[in-house]
Amino acid sequence: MVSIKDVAKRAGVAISTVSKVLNNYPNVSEETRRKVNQAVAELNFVPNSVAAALSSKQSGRVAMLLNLNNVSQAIDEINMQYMAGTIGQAVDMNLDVITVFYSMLKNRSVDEVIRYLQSQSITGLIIFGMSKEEKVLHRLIDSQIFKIVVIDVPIVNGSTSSVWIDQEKAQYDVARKTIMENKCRSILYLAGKKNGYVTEERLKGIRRLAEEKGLELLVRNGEFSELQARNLTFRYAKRKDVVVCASDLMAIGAMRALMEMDIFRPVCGFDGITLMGYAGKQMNTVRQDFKRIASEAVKELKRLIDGGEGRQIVLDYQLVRMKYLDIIC
Amino acid sequence: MVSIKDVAKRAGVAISTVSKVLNNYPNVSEETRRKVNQAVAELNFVPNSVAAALSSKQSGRVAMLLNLNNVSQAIDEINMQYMAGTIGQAVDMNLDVITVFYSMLKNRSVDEVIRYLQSQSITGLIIFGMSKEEKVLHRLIDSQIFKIVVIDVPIVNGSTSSVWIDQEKAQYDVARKTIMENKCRSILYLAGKKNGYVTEERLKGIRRLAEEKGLELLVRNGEFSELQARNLTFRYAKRKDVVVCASDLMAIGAMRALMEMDIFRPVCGFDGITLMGYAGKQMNTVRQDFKRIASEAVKELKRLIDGGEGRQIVLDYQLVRMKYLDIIC
DNA sequence: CTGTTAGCGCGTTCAG
DNA sequence: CTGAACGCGCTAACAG
Repeated sequence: MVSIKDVAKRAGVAISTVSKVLNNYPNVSEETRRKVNQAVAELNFVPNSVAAALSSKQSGRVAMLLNLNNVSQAIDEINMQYMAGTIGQAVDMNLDVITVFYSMLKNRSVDEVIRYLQSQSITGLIIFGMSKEEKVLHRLIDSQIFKIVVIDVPIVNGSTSSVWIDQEKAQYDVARKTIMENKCRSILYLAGKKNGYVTEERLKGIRRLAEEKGLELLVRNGEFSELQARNLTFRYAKRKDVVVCASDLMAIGAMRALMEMDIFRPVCGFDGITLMGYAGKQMNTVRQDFKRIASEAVKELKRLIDGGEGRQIVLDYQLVRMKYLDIIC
Repeated sequence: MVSIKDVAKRAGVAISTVSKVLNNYPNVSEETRRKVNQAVAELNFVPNSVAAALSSKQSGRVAMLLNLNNVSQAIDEINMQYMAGTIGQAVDMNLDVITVFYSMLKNRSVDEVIRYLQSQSITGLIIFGMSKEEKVLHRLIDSQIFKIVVIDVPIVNGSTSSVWIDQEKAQYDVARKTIMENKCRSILYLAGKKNGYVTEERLKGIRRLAEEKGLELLVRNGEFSELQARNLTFRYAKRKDVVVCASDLMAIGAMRALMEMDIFRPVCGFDGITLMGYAGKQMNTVRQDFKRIASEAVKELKRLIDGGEGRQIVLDYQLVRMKYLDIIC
């Protein structure tokens, strides 16, 4: 393996000079910089990130924390989008990323988790899909030992940033659009998982809308489950003008139930995931770009690692009219 | 961070002794071993894998290579299963795994890929979803620079093992079961992607069956696409007694087409993925346990890294009768 | 602006 | 069976 030493020799300079060029330090003359770069090119030198990590203590080793599930392919899709976004951006920014699942943290204390991360020389992490109940993670964030970016969770401190779309506003907007279009007076709202941050934010959104417009609002817990949504729709939709769902999956459940009940109610969803095999119905939904969210998170994490202060980043979203086509089309 | 040095001091022994205990070297007295282990426990010491990687040149840093796609959630599901299986097992075996996507290798030469992997101190990799056209990967395997486990690809050399289920036999078996049950005489076979190893293996299976039983066989290329399968079924199924598909997704497409054509034909699939929202039809399928496949692959890779010779590992599979239920049930 | 040097945390001879 | 010493490849003061 060609090392920084070889490059130094070839370029006729000191090792540290090479290091400086590699890391874009200022105090290097144009001339030597050129020589070094040439040597790098000639030798096809690629710096060993492991050695760099060991040496610098502020390396670009980063973990992404994912919530695996065996429930729904929709979540697999979202996770894969997250991964693709994270890893893609990380490569561009010269960060190494390792993937960690929540299950690996199960039954571990904060200290154990900290030691595990440290043993991996990890300096920063991106947390996806965190709920309010994740006490260990909350303590981890509070400890400020690592640079952290949390997705869809409004927590910020000196070394923690939060990247999210404004869930409250998104839910408000998409429901508002649907309701205005259809002149609805009463809402059946199917909420997500209890104690999820997004669940609560979205709930706030629909509550605000109902209040502002003086609409009747019935909230039921759909747990992000298609089946639950289906059942709840059977039970309550008839007496309401619209079914607002906290996820696309639930919206599908609702639509299917409505079709079987043979009544029409506008439906709106959330997420903008890929769904197939459902007959041609339309609904309004909030389209989130999970890949971009992840890639923004990486950028933000990099900024934190480089010494930036924690902050909140709100990304935009779109309201779209989605058509769930049958495969015929 | 507590290091091996602290442990040594605490235990009253030399650093190297600690290292030996940690790595299960033979030449250590029971007495000192005990002392060291105690110190490790007291200090909550966790070895730094990055330093170990840098030092040993034969570390447990391993990459998993995945084929991302934007086509089907079914593939996302399979990939997530692979990941969960790989990472879970890797943690147990003290291996670090980094995830790499095929897209990152795009337009790179073998040398570039090799240097990239080396720059990450990677000593082994597991390759999922490789096709015959992946020339760079084939050269990488031939080079024998890394310890490699390929999934579902029958390539073996000194430092390469292959883990797969016997696709040929599985396809033969599932089709045979369906055909025997229904006394079919002619088969419509919807194959997978061209140049995929699994595609060819499965094709061999159905060919063998047709030959042995003297059945008429029509092979069409379904590209693992639900839509393609649907169209092909519309076009050809009427004249055949059974539709055998090289994937569950295609089987679904076929079933839906059959329902619309309002004719009955037995269908069989492959994969055993989670599918929902399809009305209650039954089919035979080959259930693969992707998680287990991945975890076996990790074990095998570990063996290779520890000096084992490349070999072929064939895992078992099940034939199951699956019912694609509507969400009502 | 450039080179020397001391580690980062650990694995690994090689004397003792 | 144990421990001192060197090196992995790189970064980061500190001299020059």
